[in-house]
Amino acid sequence: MYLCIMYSKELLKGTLKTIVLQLLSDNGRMYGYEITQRVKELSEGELKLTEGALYPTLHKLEADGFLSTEKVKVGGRMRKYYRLTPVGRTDAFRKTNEFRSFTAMMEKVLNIKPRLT
Amino acid sequence: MYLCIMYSKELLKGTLKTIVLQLLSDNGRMYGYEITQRVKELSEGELKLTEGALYPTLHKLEADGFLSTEKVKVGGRMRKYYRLTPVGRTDAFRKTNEFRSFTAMMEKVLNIKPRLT
DNA sequence: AAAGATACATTAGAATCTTATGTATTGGAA
DNA sequence: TTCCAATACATAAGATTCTAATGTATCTTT
Repeated sequence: MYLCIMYSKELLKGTLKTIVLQLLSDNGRMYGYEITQRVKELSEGELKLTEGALYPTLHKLEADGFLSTEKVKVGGRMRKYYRLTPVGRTDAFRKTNEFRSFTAMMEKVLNIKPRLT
Repeated sequence: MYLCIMYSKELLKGTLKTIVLQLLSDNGRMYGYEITQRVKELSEGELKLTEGALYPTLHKLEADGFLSTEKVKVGGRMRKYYRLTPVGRTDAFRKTNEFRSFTAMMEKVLNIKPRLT
């Protein structure tokens, strides 16, 4: 899925769709390369998406009706912009909420206390 | 990996080893079936391990030197108890810490605020 | 006597990722 | 001016990790 500097890669499995959908929810429209850079930036260099994971995921989300695309030529290079469809927006919300519930459940199972930040 | 009632199964990928090691860290020794029941109990019914995921994982953790085993006959039924090796104990600690770091990183990427519980 | 719970295990197939490879343009440094 | 890094897309073989199905056997409850 991604190259991750500090963490066990195993833990990251299954989170890529959630990340992509939430980023698009926050930013309106983004293209693939931009997503890889934004993730690196937000995670402070800890998480680096690989293209081999990202592009197939974007294609699948589009095929499933969660994303719409728009090709734009910038300079001499093509960019393929992705944007949430209404269904995709609903799913972004759902997946992010599920992630919160998931961590809460894991805290119960792992017997670790929620942080007091 | 598991049957999970409420959450997207994708999110759970990669967490099974962490769960198993942490449970053994908390409980000394446990057998496979007991682990499935304890997880169901701790997660309040939200997470149910499947045998097809659990047993291969236990075998792999043993092969990797993280767990030692002990067979005990109780009634007419065999139980195979698992216990952390010193290396396994270190890894349990490491994996649980990594899980915390992982959720912290995901919160940054998903732009969600830590809870104030 | 049958069904559900306890207790182990394996396997085919699906999903998801890693690693490697490929194409092409732009911009900056040597 | 030439070459390398960055930008920007994409695919594909193989590995890993799970799900769902199946199998064996004992104990307990109805």
